[in-house]
Amino acid sequence: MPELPEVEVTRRRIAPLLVGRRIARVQTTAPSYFYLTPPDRLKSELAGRQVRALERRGKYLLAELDDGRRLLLHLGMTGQLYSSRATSVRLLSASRRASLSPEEQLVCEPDEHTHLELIFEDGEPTVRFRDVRKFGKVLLLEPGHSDPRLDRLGTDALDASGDALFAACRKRKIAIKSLLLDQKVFAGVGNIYADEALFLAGIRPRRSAQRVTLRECAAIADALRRVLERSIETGGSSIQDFIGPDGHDGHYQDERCVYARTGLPCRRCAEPVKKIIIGQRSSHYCARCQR
DNA sequence: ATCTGTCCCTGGACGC
DNA sequence: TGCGTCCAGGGACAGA
Repeated sequence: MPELPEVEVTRRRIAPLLVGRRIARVQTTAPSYFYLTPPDRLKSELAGRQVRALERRGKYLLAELDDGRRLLLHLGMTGQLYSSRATSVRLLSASRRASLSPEEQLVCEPDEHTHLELIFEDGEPTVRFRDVRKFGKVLLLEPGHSDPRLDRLGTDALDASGDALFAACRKRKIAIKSLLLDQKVFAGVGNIYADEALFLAGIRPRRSAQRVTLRECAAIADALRRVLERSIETGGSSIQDFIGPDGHDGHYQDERCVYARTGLPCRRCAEPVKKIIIGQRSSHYCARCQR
């Protein structure tokens, strides 16, 4: 699932394919939950616009257009933003893949899950947004307008500090893991990196936020910045659907310590990694290394 | 104000 | 082989 590192890797690699190019036309699928701005409006409003810049806010991408409008994108759970030149088996469902020859698998044409395709005046490559589960979002912001989704975001998680975390933990009874997932605290943290940071800091995910000390908050914030930066360096985590805009997998999944390693030995002490549910989300930790 | 539960969606894993 | 069931989960929202 795309979290801060995956979104940042996407931003860095897709920006050269967007910035400075003028959109000729836009392809979409039918209206759905996915579109906060109806597809017909995207088609009419985006045609002729030039992309000026691409920035990231937490897990959101924000494309600045030459008329002052901004296109807000969220990759949700299964969103893939990529070049039409990219090829990856992750762009094909298993059943589809099984029916294709190895050569045919290298042709990744838009399918029913490709909800947005930006076609540029200068031709190839196009930029596509594919999202199987449609938890992603597309929203066109009017000039000078923002959106509560953006306004609510806290400090970017790459700038997480122990003091800020400690302040956010005051009088909060919820699990520290749930607090880390709250985008109002640190924007960009998701399930993978919350679990990994808590492991590195030696804190159990279920511990009540108000019972985490200032020193421990500093350790969590440090660990969070370290895992996020390291994941960006390695191209993000390709555990399920994430691919880079060029179709390449990330590699941070090879370095993770606890996330989705249920029953496997802890990398530090060999104790089997445990899995529990916190706030309807799976959480992974080592009962010996985390207190 | 804070917290919990529900919902949106689809494909892959698993059991019979 | 094929079908049914469960699970993954970011974030908005409703209700306690």
